[in-house]
Amino acid sequence: MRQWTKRQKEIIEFAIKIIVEEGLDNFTTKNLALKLGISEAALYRHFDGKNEIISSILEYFEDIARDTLRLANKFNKSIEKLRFIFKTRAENFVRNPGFVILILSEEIFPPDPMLTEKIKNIMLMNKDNIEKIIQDGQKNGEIRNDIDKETLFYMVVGSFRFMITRWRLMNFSFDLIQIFNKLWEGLEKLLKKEEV
Amino acid sequence: MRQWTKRQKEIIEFAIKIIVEEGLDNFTTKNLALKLGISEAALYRHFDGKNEIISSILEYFEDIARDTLRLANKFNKSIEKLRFIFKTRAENFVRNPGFVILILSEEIFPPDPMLTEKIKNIMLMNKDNIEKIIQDGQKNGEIRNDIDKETLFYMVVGSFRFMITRWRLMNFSFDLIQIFNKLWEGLEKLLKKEEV
Amino acid sequence: MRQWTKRQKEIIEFAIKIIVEEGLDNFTTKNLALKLGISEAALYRHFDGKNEIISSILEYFEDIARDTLRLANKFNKSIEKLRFIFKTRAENFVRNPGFVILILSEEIFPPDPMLTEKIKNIMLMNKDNIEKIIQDGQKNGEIRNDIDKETLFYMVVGSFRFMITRWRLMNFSFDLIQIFNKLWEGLEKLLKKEEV
Amino acid sequence: MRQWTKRQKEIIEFAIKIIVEEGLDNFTTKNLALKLGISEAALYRHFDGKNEIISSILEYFEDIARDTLRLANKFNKSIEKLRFIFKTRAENFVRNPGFVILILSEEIFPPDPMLTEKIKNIMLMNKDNIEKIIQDGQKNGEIRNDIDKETLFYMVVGSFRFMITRWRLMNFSFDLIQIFNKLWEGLEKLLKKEEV
DNA sequence: AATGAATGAGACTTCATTCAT
DNA sequence: AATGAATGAAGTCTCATTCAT
Repeated sequence: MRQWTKRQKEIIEFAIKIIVEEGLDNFTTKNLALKLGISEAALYRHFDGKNEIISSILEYFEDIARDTLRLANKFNKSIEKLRFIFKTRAENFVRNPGFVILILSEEIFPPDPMLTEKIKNIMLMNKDNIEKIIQDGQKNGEIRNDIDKETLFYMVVGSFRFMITRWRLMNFSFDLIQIFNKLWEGLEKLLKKEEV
Repeated sequence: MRQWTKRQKEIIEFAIKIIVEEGLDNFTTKNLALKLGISEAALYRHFDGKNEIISSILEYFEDIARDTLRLANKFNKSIEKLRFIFKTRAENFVRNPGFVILILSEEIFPPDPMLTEKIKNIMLMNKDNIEKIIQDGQKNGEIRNDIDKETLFYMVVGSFRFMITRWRLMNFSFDLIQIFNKLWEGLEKLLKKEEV
Repeated sequence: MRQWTKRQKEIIEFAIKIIVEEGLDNFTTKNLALKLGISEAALYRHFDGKNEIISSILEYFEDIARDTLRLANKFNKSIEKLRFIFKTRAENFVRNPGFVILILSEEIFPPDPMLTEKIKNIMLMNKDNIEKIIQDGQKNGEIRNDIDKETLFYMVVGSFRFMITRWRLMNFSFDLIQIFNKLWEGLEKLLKKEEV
Repeated sequence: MRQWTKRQKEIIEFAIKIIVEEGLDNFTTKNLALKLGISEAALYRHFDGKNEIISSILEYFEDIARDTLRLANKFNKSIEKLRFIFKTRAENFVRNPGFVILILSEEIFPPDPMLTEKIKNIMLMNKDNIEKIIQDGQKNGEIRNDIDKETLFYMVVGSFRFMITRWRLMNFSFDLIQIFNKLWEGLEKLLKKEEV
């Protein structure tokens, strides 16, 4: 896990803020420097260039996402693991809406090879972990077996992402946690093996 | 439904092609003109500006989406309506991958008020129609009642969108129809009232 | 005196209208064609190009200005000639504010040799005639002798032009004729030989 | 009074030079940058845009004009005040022909609200001050009373402006000071109360 | 650690004009 | 007499980045 200097953290923070609040179009070196109260040139003291800033944003969120996945292991039941992961994420979103970048990243970032690689890695890490948990649940009878793990992955992650997307589109105006709880209730009904 | 001249259709087509294949960053008037084999100035004979081209792309897809929603009414059962809508869309995607723009549009387009308005309208049209179908299904006992219609909407549309997103990220390399069929099977299981 | 076709007259009229109402910046072939309800290409059926239109505007006003100067000769007294000339012009302005172009022309038109030549000619014609009238008046004792004719020319024409300029700047909002009458009263006091 | 950096002053100077010598049509960012020996982009480090440069030109001249008006107060007699103002201006014009911009500004600058506002302010400042001086002169019997102050303003300022306009049209070829002296002699005769 | 000054590349757009029909 | 389609040249402006200080 990379260590950031104080200034670097500051830059990353404001970069996220701009992307989330003003859109990628307004994420320019000029605007970033302005918000930070420093010169554009100064940015290059701390990062090689703009894409390195984006890359760092991804790493920053990747770390958090990885932590969440790791922490999930303290739970025994698969469904509880999943609930922890998505609940934690929803809470992260509320605490720091900048987190939405993680979801948008695939779509909005410039086609730089380094970035693309990093994004694919994050997605893969996520997919692997979630699917593994689902698979375990299916094996031990916790999770329904009549839908394969990849489809369930699409359904769970897809609905979660879509909820987040809409939340952002509505300018973070609705109570995300409340909507999440309803969504998760539904998702549990979907996942659980029907008891006989 | 707006009528396009031959040239306008051509421009829209190539614009979509560029956005999908090369990303929004490469969707420049210069590139577009180059691909069309005309001068940049010529573009302005056919459209007021770049955003008007984007707007037209949206209208173009909106028309198709609306048609699909309308055609779905020939089915009696709610679930069949939904299956028709999403199946048709999946087929549209295969036939014309440019369709993904409809899904990306919320995130990638420049923050022009006219565009934002149009995008929100399309999303709303979609949400209204789908939720209405779900609601009808719930009323007549076809669709489960223990998850509210909005949550089901998130789940169905979210998984579908996520599947498309991944398909694009993988450069359209997997068989979308096959994956869709699996997904839809799962979604039907989710939606249907469990028979006693 | 050149003869204009009906269409040419129409084009000249609208050109003047645009220049006066919307400024030279908005006097484009596109805008002109739009206002006329014809295509840009059609303009080139009637005029060689934009500068030929401007040139024609100048000729159009030159004809009127020349007429006024000629008609002034029916008066015997120099001061009456002058009064007629400027009064007629003021009335022309009120009737057709497009006339202001004649005053602006030196400053605003593009540096085309043909245009510059034409403008200088109009100005010269005016200067020659007015100064001649002043000179005659000085000879026959009507007009004061202690200020040379060129200086008087500056004073009379300069004040008149300045009045027009301000009238336009105020969007033709004040009563030009009324202000003119006051101005002319003052100018007559300036011009007239003080009676002993 | 705004302070300019060295570069800003340089830019303003060259901008004036171009407008006066080559006309507004040739006052392009490209041409300006070329003359300065810097890139177009560099201009935008020093000014927000082209109109901000124009605006600065106006401010620059406004300061000078205001100074002249202020300095005029050291004279006791109204006519001496006026003579000082116009003589100083004539001298300014000779020293820096770019000054003509102040006179042309109403007509030639693009219809930007900020610019229009600034121009109107300058004109108003001028009118208010000159008319005030004329009024004072009328009150204390120095200046004739039988022509109202506004008409006298038209006459004095109008002739002066017209002289300048012609001077420019003749490419600054005649001796402005000499012509001005003759003009002023005439204007004094106009203004002064005839002694009995 | 930071900055002021600069820049090449390229963005979108408008202009007057031409030409085949 | 008119038009639809096109265009080269030029316009203003923004971008990420570099470099001397």
